[in-house]
Amino acid sequence: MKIERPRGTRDFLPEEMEKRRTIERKLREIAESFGYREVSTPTFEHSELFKLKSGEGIVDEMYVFKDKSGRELALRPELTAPIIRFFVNECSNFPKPLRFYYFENCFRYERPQKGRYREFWQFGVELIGSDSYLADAEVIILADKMLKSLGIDYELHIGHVGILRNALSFLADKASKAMRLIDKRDEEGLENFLKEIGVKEETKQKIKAIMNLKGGREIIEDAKKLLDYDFSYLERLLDVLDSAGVVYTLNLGVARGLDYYTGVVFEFYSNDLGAQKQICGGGSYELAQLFGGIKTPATGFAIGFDRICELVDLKPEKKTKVVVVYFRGLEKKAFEVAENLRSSGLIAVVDVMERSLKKQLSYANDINADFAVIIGEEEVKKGEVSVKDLRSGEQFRIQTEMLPLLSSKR
RNA sequence: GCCCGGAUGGGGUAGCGGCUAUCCUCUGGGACUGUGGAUCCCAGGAGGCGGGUUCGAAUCCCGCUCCGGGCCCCA
Repeated sequence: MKIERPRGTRDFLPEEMEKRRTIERKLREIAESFGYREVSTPTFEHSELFKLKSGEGIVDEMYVFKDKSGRELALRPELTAPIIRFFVNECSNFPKPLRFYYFENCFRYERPQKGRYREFWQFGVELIGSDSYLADAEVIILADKMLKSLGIDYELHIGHVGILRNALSFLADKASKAMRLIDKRDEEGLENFLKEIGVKEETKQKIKAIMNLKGGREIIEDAKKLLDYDFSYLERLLDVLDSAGVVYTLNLGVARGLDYYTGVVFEFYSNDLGAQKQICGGGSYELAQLFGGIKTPATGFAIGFDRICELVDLKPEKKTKVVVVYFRGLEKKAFEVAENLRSSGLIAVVDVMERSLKKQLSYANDINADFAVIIGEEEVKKGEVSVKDLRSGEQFRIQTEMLPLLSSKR
C-alpha cells in the first residue's frame, strides 16, 4: 500500500525549494540590515502557552498531543507567543529594545484551501521593549520594504485598536465581542449585538461610522469629530511613514479583536490571491505579563511565507553546472576533476551509473548542464580535458588546470 | 465543522458495464564500448481505499481517504 502525504502538507521539488530559499534569503537580508537577529524556539510547546494567548477555543485548531509523561503539548500554530515566552524566560534583562526575527514552520489543524496549509511557514519579526510610535513605524517600514523588494502588489491597511476600544469603552466586558464583529466587517451582526445590549441609536451610528472610516490621513479629522480621543500617537506615526514613502490606507475597522493588542494594528493584502489574501499582519501588543514576566510593550508582524511565494515570480541565480563525462577506467580521474571544479565554485556532477559516454552526455543535456568536461585516454596523456559547451555544441581542449576558468565562461 | 467539483502508470490522458486497459510523455537498456538533443527496437510502470449491485465493475451505488475551490475560522 502506498503511503500518501498527510492532508494539508506539501512536498517541494528542487525548483520550488530554490525559489523559496531565494525569497527567504532576501527577507533575512532585509531584516538583518535593520539589526534584527534570528532566534529559534521549539517546534512544540505546552499547549497552555497558546491557550493563554488566544483562549481555550483554539485547541480545536491546534495539533495537541500528550507525550509519554502525560504533558499536554501543541505544535506551534504561530511564533509570537513562543518568542515572548522565550523573552520572559531568558532575555528579560537584555538591553532594550530587542530585535528578533524568525523563519519557522507552524501547524494548524484547519481545512486546507488555496494559500492555507496545515504546515506552513511564517517569517516574522518582534521588536520588544518600546511603546513608542517609532517602534510601530520601524516594523511597518520593514514589512513594507520586504514585500516591496519582492515586487508584490499589495495594499497596506493600518488601524488602531486603542481608538476602537475608547469608542467602545462604555460596553465594558462586552467590548471584545463588538471588536470581533468589527474585525469581521459583520455590520449586521454588530447592529444586532448592539441592539440586544440596549445601545442607543445615536451611539450605534457613531460606532458604525468609526468602523467604516477608511482612507487617507484626512479621516483622522472625521474621527476627531466623532470621538474625544488623543490622535497624536497615530499622527506622529503617519508622519514618519509618509516621509519614508510608505503607502497605506487608514482603516479604523482593522481590529484584530484579541485583547492583547494595544495600539496600532496593520494588515497587508494581496489582490492576486483567492480567499486567503492576507499576506502579512501585525501590531503592537502586550503578552509578557500574561506569560509571567513583567509588563513589556512589543510590536511585530508575521508574513505568510507560502502566500508570498505564490505571488513572487523570480528566477533564482544559477551557478554554472558541469557534468564530468569519462570513459570506463577513468573514474578516479573524473572524481578528481570534479573536485577541482567544485573548489572553484562550480557545480560538478559525475556519472555514478557506469554508463556509456553517449548516455552520460545525454544525461548532461537532460539536467541542463552548461558544459560537459570529457575525459579520455588521449586527454589524460596530454594533461588536458575536452570541454563541450552544451548550448552551442562547440568543443575545445584545454589544460586541466585551466578548468576553473569555466566559472566565468557562461 | 459545512457546501461544490475531482481522483486511471512518475506526469498528462482515452475508455464510461464485456478480450491481455488506450495513447503521449517519462524511466532503464539496446541499435551505437570517443561525443547530447533525432529515429527505431526492447523492457518497466496505472483505475485512491473499503464495501455493495452484477455472470462480469476502471465504468453503476454507498462509505472513507486525499486533492482543488468556497464558507466558517484565521492566534
